[in-house]
Parts: sequence; structure tokens; C-alpha cells
Amino acid sequence: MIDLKYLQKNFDEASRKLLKKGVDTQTLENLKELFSNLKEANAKFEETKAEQNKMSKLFGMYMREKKDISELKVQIATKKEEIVELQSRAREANEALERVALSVPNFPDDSVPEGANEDDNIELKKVLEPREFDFRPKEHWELAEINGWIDFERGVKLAKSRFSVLRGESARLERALINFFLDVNRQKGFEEVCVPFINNASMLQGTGQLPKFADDLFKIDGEELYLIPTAEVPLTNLYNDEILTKKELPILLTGYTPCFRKEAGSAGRDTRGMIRQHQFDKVEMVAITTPEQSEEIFEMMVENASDILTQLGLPHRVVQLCDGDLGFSASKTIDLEVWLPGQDKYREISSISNTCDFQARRAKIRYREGKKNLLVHTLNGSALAVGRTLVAIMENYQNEDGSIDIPKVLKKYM
RNA sequence: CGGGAGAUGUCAGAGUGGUCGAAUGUGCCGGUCUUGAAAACCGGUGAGGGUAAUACCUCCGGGAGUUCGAAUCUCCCUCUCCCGGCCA
Repeated sequence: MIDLKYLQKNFDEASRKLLKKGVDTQTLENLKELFSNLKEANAKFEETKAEQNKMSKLFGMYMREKKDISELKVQIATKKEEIVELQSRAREANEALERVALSVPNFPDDSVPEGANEDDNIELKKVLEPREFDFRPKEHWELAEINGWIDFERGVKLAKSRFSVLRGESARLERALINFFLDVNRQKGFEEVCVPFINNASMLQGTGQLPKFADDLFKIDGEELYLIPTAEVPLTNLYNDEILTKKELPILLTGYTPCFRKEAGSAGRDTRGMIRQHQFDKVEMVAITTPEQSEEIFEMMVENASDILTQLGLPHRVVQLCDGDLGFSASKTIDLEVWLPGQDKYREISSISNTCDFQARRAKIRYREGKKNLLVHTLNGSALAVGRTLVAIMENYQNEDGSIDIPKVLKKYM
């Protein structure tokens, strides 16, 4: 959630920033008004409640002193009606505010370039030269068929479309990649954690998936529980509603989880192959930091994800997202795109974001600084998406006969 | 899934209708002492909102109710622990 006090005090600046994230001025005007409504409603309620509290104390005193309480009783009864009314008005004001506020995206960081969509993203650098092929490189699904690596049909049979089955070598490679990623992250100082793959609604709200993106989530029937769309949810919310000490920051976490996404709205995109599945494996990094630390940690996380790709010998490029392409919670995002020779293009394989205090405010994650409790910064990034790495290895390490070599660093994991 | 107990500040644990945001211990922060540390002693220390700062308001798992007044009484829900069943 954005800082509403900031919105109120710097409305023009705030609305200019959020325009880039597709929020119209109308919504922001509305939000500002709802916020001041709430403050007003609260003030009235509190004032009246204070009067009643005083009278109640008096009541007690009169009783003890055996004074006449009949008049006081009438006064209190009148006040009480007023309070009930004011309280429900304050509550409504709060609900009205939350309904809007929880669906307003984060401000882009000042350093983020302007742009309308992904076409305006900025390539910061390329790492490793794509290999020259003396034959037409195949796409991963052709290679999957030749090698018997991916059983798309049976995945669909077991669940539905956009599910698949890895068999034999590919299943082992998937497992090897997970272990490799976790080991690298651990060496960089991330604590490995193993978390529930199902989280409750409150946690999903904490990281920003709810209430706005409910349609993208698999919900457990009859429960307020959801399959996680990313390990970012459980890892970040590990500290939901907690107050940390400054000493324990930064907290660096890494974990492997499958991720579940409905992919509502992406019908027709990447229907072939396993680029876009309802279930995919990912190893995630999450950092909980002070505001001073977050930029440095952010760069470290980008560096780490890029390093993993380099160790695997996968050519990739580092892309800074423009403000128009930023996700809901992100203040700043850098994507890593891996080269897929079969598709003849770069495809996203990691996305690293600093949400600053946006998630911290929702999830109530704070740290103690002297006598004050301040919001932490939260960061997340993939290191890496496992299925897409598998695809990248298949396409980059293919031979003319369709066979696939295994990157050297993975040999000890196979 | 069946039976029993419980949910209070970092934790442990008092509090059973008013002056209780809450004893005490512990932890944490600061200080005295010490070459330094520990021990001992002294002081401070829940969260959110509000204010220039105070006032003031809300919060004792969550919700509804009784009452002038609820941590305390009633109802519902959730969760935890113990016993039994089932089970990796």
C-alpha cells in the first residue's frame, strides 16, 4: 500500500508518478477524499467517545458516593446512540478507503526510466555471446519430443492444459537445477528455507496479490487458502506483523517452491511448450532490509541471478523495466532475459524487484530504530525460474541430431 | 475426524466488572561498577491512530452481544496444546 499521508501532502507529484502505472487521476482524487473522510470520521468518533468515557468514570464515582445518577444515565444513553452512529460511519469510511487503497499500485522509483510498455524497457547490458549454429536450432518442444523429455499430453490428461510431465533425464535436470540454484544462493549468504505451498488470504494481501489479482490464483475450495503463485509470498510474509531489530537486517532468504498461476488473461500466449505453465518450479530470493540497505541488496540480487546464468553458460541480457511496465508492487524492477536460439529471441527468466515499503506497509513488517518502529524494505527476485532454465539449456546446448549436452556445473548434480 | 484444556506484552505468567494498557519474572535498551566482560544495582521499555508537543481514541486470538463501564460475563468463529482414531 502506498503512503496515504504522502499522497495527501504531495498530491500532484504522487498522481504524476502513479499515472505511469495506469492509475487515473479520478481514482487518486477519490482516494485522497476517502482518506480525509476517514480522518474526519475518526476524529468525531474519538471525541465523542472521550466524552462518554468521562461520564462513565463519573458514573462509577457517583455510585460509590451514593449520589443521584438518573440524570447522568440519560445523558450517557443519548451519547451512546451518537457513538454507535459515529463508529459505524468511521468503520465504513475505513472500509471504503481500503477497498480503493489496496488496489492502487506502488510508486515507481525516481531512478526508473519513463515509458509506456515493455518496448521502452532499457537494455543495460548483454552477458555472453549467443553461440553460432551451423544448423537451424530447434525449439525446445521439438527437442523435447526427440529426447522424450516432456510429456505434454499426459500432463494435460492428469490436470488440464498448461500442465506437463518431465520424464527421465529432464526430470533429473530439473532437480539438479533446483539444487544448484539453492547452493549458489546459500553461498551468497541467503538462508535456505522450506515453506508451505499454500498460504492464507491475509498473506496474499500482504505481498499484493490480493485483493486485485484474485483471478490469477488457484484457491482451495471452501477455504481462505491459495496455492502460492511465487515463493515471494511465503518468504516475505515469514515476517508478517513482526517488528525486527535493526541488528538482524538485512535478512536474506532463498527457497524452492512450485508456483501456481491461472494465467487468466494470457490465453493464446505461449500455448506451445513449457514457457507458460499453470505450475512451474522456481527458486526465489527474498530480502528484508532497512531503507538504506535496499538499493545495494537489490544490485547484489541482480548480480547473483546473472552470475548463475553465466555459470550455466547461458547468454542473457539485463533489462531495466520502464515505469509503464512495472508490476503492481514493484518500485523498481530488473529483468534477466535468457537467449533462446530456437525462438531466436531473449525471454524473461528472472525478475528482481524492490518494493521499498509497499509490501511492508501491507504486511506490517517493521524494524526498531531507537525508539521508533519503521517500515522495512522488501525485495524479491527469481534465481531462477527452473522450467525456463531447462528450456534455455535445451535450446542452447542442443546438437544437430537433437541431443542435448549438460552444462559442466550441473554434472555433479546429475 | 471424535473427546478435553487453553489463547494476555519478546517470552513465561498474574489479573475474573471501574483508577488495568495491564502485577511479577524474563528479554531488550541505557547507566553505575569493572582493565574488559559477567554478576550485582539503578533507570527505561507493547502496538496502531492522533497532536507542534500534550491531550485523546483503539487494541488483552477474531467477531457479535450484555452493561453507564468488559482482558474480566454470554454467544459464535479461528487457532494452539493434550488424549483417541487415521496417516507420510
